[in-house]
Amino acid sequence: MPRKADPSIRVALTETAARLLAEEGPAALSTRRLAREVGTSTTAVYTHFGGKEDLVRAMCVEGFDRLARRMARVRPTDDPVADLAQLGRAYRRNALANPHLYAVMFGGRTLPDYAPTNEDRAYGLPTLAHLADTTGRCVEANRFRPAPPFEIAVQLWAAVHGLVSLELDGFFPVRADADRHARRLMLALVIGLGDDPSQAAASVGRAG
Amino acid sequence: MPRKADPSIRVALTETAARLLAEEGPAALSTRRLAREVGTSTTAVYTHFGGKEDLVRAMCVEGFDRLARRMARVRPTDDPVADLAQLGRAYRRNALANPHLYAVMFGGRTLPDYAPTNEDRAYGLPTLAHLADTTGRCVEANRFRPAPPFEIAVQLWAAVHGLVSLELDGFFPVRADADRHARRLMLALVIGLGDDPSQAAASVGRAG
DNA sequence: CTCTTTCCGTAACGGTGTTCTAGAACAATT
DNA sequence: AATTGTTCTAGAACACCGTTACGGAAAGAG
Repeated sequence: MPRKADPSIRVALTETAARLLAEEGPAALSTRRLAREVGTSTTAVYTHFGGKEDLVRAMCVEGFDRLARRMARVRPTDDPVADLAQLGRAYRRNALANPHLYAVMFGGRTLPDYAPTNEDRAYGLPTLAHLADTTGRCVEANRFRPAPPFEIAVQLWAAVHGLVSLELDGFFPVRADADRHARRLMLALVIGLGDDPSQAAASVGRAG
Repeated sequence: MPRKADPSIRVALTETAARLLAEEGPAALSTRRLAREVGTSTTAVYTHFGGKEDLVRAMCVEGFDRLARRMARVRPTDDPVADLAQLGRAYRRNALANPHLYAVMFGGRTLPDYAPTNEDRAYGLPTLAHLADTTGRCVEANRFRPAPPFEIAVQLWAAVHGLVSLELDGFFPVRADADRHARRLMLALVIGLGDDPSQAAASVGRAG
């Protein structure tokens, strides 16, 4: 006998929340502002989500989806190290295209003490698995020294994440500098993971 | 003829702010709570700082000071790559010892839309210069391929920062895993930067 | 049609950062 | 020593925040 919740309101909330975040930053994402923008009341946020925390959680999911979509677009070639470099570029491009979303995913912004749940982290895991597939191919092709692919993937992820985080924090205001840093970091890593320097340079390519 | 501001209040504010941040996290750092704790009124925050934003800025300075002190404690030896590994360890240990401070410095927590000023970034620069000194010694000793020392320092900083950030976000709940990731990342990087693998392994050592 | 259950708009509560307004405290001058 | 001038500070107020209690409205089940 219950009354079903209008699902259109939920999608309106999430879409508007993502827009507010993208256009005006984390400070603009308040329950009141969001409700006003959608044309409903703050109570709707509590029926469709559990509260602001779960709304932010939904934003994280949105962010991971966009990241996954972008990384899925790089198709495997017969040069796994080049694929790795492409994945790194896709990761960075996604972060630069959705900076506020990325900040919510990792920076813990928008909520003073927000920590991702194990569930949230598990949601981002497929993306890391995609990365691990590629590092595994690097090992199989004898481009990388033998090592657990997932471990290598974590190292690459951490490094690129660090560079992107600093870039989003404004530490590399000149885009060309950031590009160069990204390229050299990736290059040093793949060489350090075992790749032949000349082959590595060719695979990593020129862009950031 | 003015009335001098009591400097004891300012240090009480900063010290109490740092304590609140360390003990209860960013949510506890409010002007009212801080004033109550110090035994003054919220107005004091506005005379001794410009507002909450500048208070947070002071917390960043405190965080960079602690980082600089910890990194200054590693003394140069005749193995610059080992020194580099020690600096990385010091960086990580400082972050793990002052997680909330580190989050304020880089995570942009405690203020929904807080971005470090160029001035703030300049404040952290000496620390990076210390790192660049060491990378320069690595190049001079022919342990690293020739490259601008500052550029190499940025790459190392970004990588370690990324790993530490993920660790603070709870992505490596098992400490031993995080230690291993840190060690392998550092190892892969110094090898990729040009070091001989066997020498690198000896210099990087075992701990994270 | 009735009933029951759920959603949602209004209003409230306690909290936040900030600003205004007085008064108090201090340094310099007379 | 008294006065002046400036600055600090306490308290109240403002606008906003996340959240919750309370009704009325809406919709499915019988």
